[in-house]
Amino acid sequence: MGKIQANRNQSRKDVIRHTAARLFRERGYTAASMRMLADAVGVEAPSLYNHIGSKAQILQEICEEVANDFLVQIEQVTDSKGSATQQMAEVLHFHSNMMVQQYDAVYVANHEWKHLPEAAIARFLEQRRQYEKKLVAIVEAGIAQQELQPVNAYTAVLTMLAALRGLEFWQRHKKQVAAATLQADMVALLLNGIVKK
Amino acid sequence: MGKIQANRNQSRKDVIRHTAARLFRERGYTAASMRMLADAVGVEAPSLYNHIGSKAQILQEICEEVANDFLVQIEQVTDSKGSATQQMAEVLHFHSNMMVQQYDAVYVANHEWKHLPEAAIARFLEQRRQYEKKLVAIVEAGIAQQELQPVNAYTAVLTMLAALRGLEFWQRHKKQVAAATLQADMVALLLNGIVKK
DNA sequence: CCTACCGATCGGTAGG
DNA sequence: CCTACCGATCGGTAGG
Repeated sequence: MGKIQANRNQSRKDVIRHTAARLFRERGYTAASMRMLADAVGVEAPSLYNHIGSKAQILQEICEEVANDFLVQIEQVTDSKGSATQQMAEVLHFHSNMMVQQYDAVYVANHEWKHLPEAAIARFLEQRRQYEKKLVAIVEAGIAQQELQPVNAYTAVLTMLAALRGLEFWQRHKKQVAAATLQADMVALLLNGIVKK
Repeated sequence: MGKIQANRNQSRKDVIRHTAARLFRERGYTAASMRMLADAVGVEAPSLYNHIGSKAQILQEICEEVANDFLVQIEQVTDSKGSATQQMAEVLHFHSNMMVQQYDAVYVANHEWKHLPEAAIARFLEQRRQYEKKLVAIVEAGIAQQELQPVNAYTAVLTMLAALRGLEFWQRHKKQVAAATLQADMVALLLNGIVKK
């Protein structure tokens, strides 16, 4: 019974977290109220607190998991020792996959981290800086090895990250372009813009 | 006296609007309270209502002005009858200028339009769609005239708009890259990625 | 998991 | 432009 109970609590908390991620994305963290969240989950507002610590803690867990997922994956790529072009393609691939598959959580981390408690903001931004640095290092290595055009590495990374973030809008264009097609086209466009021919 | 009074009211309202744009950007529309705005302007909260109609109206005016500015400027470009490449460079140029010079207002329009009243949301999104359509038309014309690579025009536009939006982060990297350099590099990167060589 | 409820804060008004 | 204040809603607790 202990184990079943633990599983039930786990799934209940998961439902709350996933529903919160969707609500935070749709309404924004501040405008999304715990009463809306309770409604969406199907309980009264106070009952949520049997599963979660606070509204702020939900946001924190979402942001921390997203930041961690991105860092773990880019470290796997840099450890792989492929060429710079291969590594960039791999990063663009898993990053765009995250945008599509973990849409709610990634969106919330990108847009609502400002509402984290101060200490958590510092940690989140530090993790993001580390991710950017690893990506810049890949681009710089590619330039040094003459695989990539001699562009400003920071600008290139900023442009790539911004374009990837643009996948947020793939939903608006779902009818015109399938997610997979948009993903592939965008990756190709970014690579063709920087890889030496 | 009437004229001076009108100017004073105008400048007072302008101060409120600019301060609100900055606050809405920093805190988000929902989390930015009228009391914070009053504090920043230097009056008590109720005094704001001698100059503005409501919190929602400030947001509406910001979003409408931004949307209108973008549409007016892209229409000037499409009326200019330059080549597709020239027109794209011009759009990228004024768009990135807006991102840098009207940072607060453009950021707020991009991030907080969801909090507009429903009718205003519909108008705002329709204006944004029109802007995108005009940009897609330029890219498609460029492809037809074999100036541009035969990419999916929607993807190319989405990628460009996303990259431009990435200029939001130029502030974070101010110390490493000057705004003008980042702007020029990003435009070059986007154009080199799509213009046939 | 619920009912009942609290202190804080919100956007905004009345009245001067 | 201010003081005084209102109804609504917020995140969260007590107690069962």
